[in-house]
Amino acid sequence: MPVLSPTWTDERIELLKQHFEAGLSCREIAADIGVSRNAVIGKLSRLNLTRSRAVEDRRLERSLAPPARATRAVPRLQYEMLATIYGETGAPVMAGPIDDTNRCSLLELSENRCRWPISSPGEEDFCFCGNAAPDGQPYCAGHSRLAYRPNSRARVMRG
DNA sequence: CCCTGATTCGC
DNA sequence: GCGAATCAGG
Repeated sequence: MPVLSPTWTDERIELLKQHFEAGLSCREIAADIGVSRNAVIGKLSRLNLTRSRAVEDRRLERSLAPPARATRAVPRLQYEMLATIYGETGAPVMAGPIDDTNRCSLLELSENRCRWPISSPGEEDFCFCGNAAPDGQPYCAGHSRLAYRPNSRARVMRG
């Protein structure tokens, strides 16, 4: 990977459009791509992808949809998870209390097994964590910590 | 004050 | 073209 930041490559623009069409907020898009929020907005404007000036509408939709879940953990984005796992220097930490003795294949996955991927798809050793996943959670306790951020201002989205 | 997206304008 | 600063709305 180059040291310099190539700003807006075709791939980043694709991600931008994809996330935009997916309905993600500019903040989320920016976090996932790894640029500032203004950079995303600026680029969207240059691409004529702005949703006019209907910011209010989107905010209202989210505000009017608070079904239960007082404190909710929001899923981490790929960019953030990778940053958490590999750290700033690129050193693979993964020092969490995660057992690697229950790994299983895709076919062996079940509703109560951790779906955290081990290695990469297509690789010979590609498999899943396979640890016990409480509730209907997709991950075990250790990997949930990586996949979710208990943080966030999910409280009630204020008013 | 926090958030959001949109526009402006110097680079 | 880029994006921080700024603006505007909630």
